[in-house]
Amino acid sequence: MVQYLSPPIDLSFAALSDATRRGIIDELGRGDASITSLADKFQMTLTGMKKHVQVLERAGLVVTQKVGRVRTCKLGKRGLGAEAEWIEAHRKLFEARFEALDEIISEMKQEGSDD
Amino acid sequence: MVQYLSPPIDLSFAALSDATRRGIIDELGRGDASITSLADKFQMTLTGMKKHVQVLERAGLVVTQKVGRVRTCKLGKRGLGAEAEWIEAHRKLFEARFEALDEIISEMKQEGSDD
DNA sequence: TATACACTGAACTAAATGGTTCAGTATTTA
DNA sequence: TAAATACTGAACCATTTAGTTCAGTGTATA
Repeated sequence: MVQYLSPPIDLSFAALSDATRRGIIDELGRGDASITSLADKFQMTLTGMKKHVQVLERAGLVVTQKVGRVRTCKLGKRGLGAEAEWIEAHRKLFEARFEALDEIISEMKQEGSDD
Repeated sequence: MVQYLSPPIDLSFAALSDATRRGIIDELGRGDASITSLADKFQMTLTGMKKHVQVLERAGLVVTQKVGRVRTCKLGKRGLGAEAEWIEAHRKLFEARFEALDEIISEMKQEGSDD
């Protein structure tokens, strides 16, 4: 039995699994933005956009600050370092697996015969 | 208005957002495995494990093949290239944002005064 | 001061997730 | 051939997700 515990990366990968939220990150990469401007850009209600931003905030990817009546969203200092690390480490695993010769042979042997 | 279309990366990030599924990838990195052996290792019913494997399969991260009565799971040839690319490209966006001097100054100025 | 603006929270919805049990089917093995 | 093994599918469950509407609150502006 193995226990895998890693609370925060769950949240960031989940946050990144939605195209709207990835789009928000793109957008904030071009400059800070209010909830209203993001809601306009992604054709969504204010409330809907607020929820997306909250998901990104909980994942640490975005930070927000409300001054006056407008809440400004920007990219979080946390960044994507942990995610990049996980992906890179495991990308090597994938590659290593395919260097085994018999893998390649059996790959060639079936070519879509699978169930 | 901006439309962000990217069907497959949604599936892989969603697949990676679960610790059990990341664990399955670790495990398959060490060698191919049956549904039963994975179910044992992660203390889960066969049916539950089958679902996790299906999620990984739909994301292209794992391929399976049934021979006789055992279904063998292995890492998919698709790999994590697209994900690595997305993450790397955006990691730079994050970093670029923090190179702006006024960002750093305003970061210093508040230090946890946020809402 | 009255109006418009930007957000917020509660409540609701439909669908997806992560898990289960139970009842099979197909394949080995004794 | 009988029993054990490995999986499969349907059905169910509680929770989360992605969105909505509606009714506010607080802030800026005319």
